[in-house]
Amino acid sequence: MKTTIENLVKKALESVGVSEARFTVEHPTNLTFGDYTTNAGIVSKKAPELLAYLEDHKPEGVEKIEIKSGFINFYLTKEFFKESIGEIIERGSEFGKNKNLKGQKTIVEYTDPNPFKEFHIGHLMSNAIGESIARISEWNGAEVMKACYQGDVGMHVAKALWKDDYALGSKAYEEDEQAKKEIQDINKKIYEKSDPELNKKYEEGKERSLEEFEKIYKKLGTKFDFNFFESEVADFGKKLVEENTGEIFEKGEGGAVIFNAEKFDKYLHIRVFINSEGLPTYEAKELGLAKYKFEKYPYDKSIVITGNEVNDYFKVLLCALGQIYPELAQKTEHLSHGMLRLTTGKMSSRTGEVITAESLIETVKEKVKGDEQVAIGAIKYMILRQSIGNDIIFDIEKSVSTEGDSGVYLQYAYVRAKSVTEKGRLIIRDFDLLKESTSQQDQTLLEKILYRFPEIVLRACDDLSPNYLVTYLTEVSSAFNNFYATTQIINPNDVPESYHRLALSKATEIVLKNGLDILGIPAPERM
RNA sequence: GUCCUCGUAGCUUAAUGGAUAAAGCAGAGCUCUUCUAAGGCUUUGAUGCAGGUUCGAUUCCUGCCGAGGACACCA
Repeated sequence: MKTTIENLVKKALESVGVSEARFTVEHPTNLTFGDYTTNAGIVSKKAPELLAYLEDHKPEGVEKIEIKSGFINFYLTKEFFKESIGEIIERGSEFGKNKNLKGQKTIVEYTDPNPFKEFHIGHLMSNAIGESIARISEWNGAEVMKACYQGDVGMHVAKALWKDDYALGSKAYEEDEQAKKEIQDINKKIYEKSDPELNKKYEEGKERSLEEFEKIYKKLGTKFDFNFFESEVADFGKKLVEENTGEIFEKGEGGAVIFNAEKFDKYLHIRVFINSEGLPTYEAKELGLAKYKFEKYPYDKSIVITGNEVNDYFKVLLCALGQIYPELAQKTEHLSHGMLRLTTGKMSSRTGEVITAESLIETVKEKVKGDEQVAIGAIKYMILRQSIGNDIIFDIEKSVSTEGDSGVYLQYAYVRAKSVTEKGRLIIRDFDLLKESTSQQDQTLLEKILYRFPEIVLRACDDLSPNYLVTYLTEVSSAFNNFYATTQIINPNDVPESYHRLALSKATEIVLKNGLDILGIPAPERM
C-alpha cells in the first residue's frame, strides 16, 4: 500500500508538471490524520491540484483523501484492513519477508570474544545486535553468513598465559619491566609455535574457552557459519602490509611498519600495523581478515559489529583497506555500539570488575522464576530497544518489569494471543473461516497497525536499526492488551464477531512471533 | 591540544526535516463473577544555551557549555 501511494503521488506530481520534488509518504503520528500522509502538497505548493488528480485515480483500498494544513492524508477502507488481516494469517511465518536484498551476499561479524578471556557483557551486547542485524538482512532477502572473529593470538593471550591469569598478566605488563619482557617473549613464541610445552598449554586453554563460548551461544540462539581466528589471518595480514610497504605503509620508529592515514584524510591518525618485534598488530590482522572473509565467501556486503571505542581506529583501518582493496572497503560497513552499564547492586560495573555474560543471565534468571527464555528475552530487549551506538544503562529490575517496556511484556502478549486463538480453535470449529469473518465493528488500533509490519522490517534493514522493530512490537503488544482487556474475544453467542476477533488475535500472534524471531528474542509457548 | 560521539519529562528511552514531541518507570486515582491482572484505564510532567538555513528543526549548519571516547607498537 505504501509503495502504491508513493507511485501514485509521483504520477500526480508529474501531472502537475513537477518531477523533481522530494516528498515522503509516512504514517501520521495521530491516526485522526489518516493512515498515510504525504508532504508532496507542501513541497510542490500544488496541494489542490494534486488532490484532484489523486481523487481521480484513487486506488483500491483508499476510502478518502483530504488536505489538512497542507498535508494530503489518505484514509484506508474497512475492506483493506479486513484483507490485510487475512493476508497476515495466510502468509503466517512468512509475513513480513521481502526481496529487497535479493541476491545480496552479506556477512555479519559479531560477538568476537577472545579465547583465554571472559565472555563479558560487552560480548553479549555485540551478540544481541549482530544476531538481529543478521536476521533483519535475511528477512529482507539477503543470503546471510554469520561470522565470529576471535583473538586467539596477540598480547592478551600472552598476558593470560604468563601466570594463567589475564588480570595478573595485564597488571604486571604495565608495572614490571621484567614481566613485560617475559610476556612479549611468550607472545612471540605463540606466534611462531616454537615452544612445544607452551603450545600444549595454549591449545588446551583455547579449546576450553571455545567450549565455554559454545554453551553461551546455545543459550543466546546464535549459530555461526564461520569462526575466524586471528592466528589464521595474521600471516596473511602481515604479508599484505609488507607487500605494500613503501607506497601505502611506511617504516616507522624502531622498525615498526605504520600507516599514516593523515595523508589521506587530515582527521585520521597514524597507526602501527607491524610492531618493532616484527609481529602483526590487530590492524594488520584485521586487514588480512577482510580479504580472507572474501575468499571464503565473496560478499557484497560485510557488516562488522564492535564497541564504539574503536570507531576512529576503524576509520583508519578502512582507509588502509581502501588503498589496497578499494572494492572491499566499499562493501564494508562498521556498526558500533556503546557499553552495557549496570545500575544496581553488587553487579555494578562502576567497580571496574568485568561482569560475565553468564553471571548477568543467571542474575536476571533468578528474578523470573528461573525461566531462561524470559531472562534472555529481558536482556536482549534492553539492548535492542534503543538506537545502536549509545551506552545502555541496564537496570535489572526494569528489564524484568512486567508492566511496560520489556521483553517480558512482549512475550506475555504473544503467549496470551496464542493461548486465546488456541482456545478459539476448540470452541469454534471452522477456524479456517477466519479470513471471511464479517465484522460491523469499527477498526481497532490493533488493525490499524498490524499491516505495517512489513514496512517496519524494510526500514529496520535500510537503517540497520533493530530498535524500530522493538518499538513497533511494543506498540502491537500494547494495542493487543488493550483489545484483550476491553473485548470478549470468544463469544459463542456471536460467532461472526468472534471470527473477526480471533482473526485479529491470530494476526497479532503471527506478527509478534515473526518480530521476536527477527530480534532473536525467544517466543515462549507458555508463561 | 586535535578529532569523533552524545545532551529530550524526576529516571530510562522514542521520533525516516513535518501536524498537538511518543512511551515505560516513578507520583496521583481507578480496574479481576470474563478467554493468563506478568494485564487494562485516567492523570501530572521534557527538546542544554545562543544564533543560522527552511514554508516547517529534537533532527541540518556555526559557536558556547556539559558528559564520554580516540589520538605509535593492546584489542
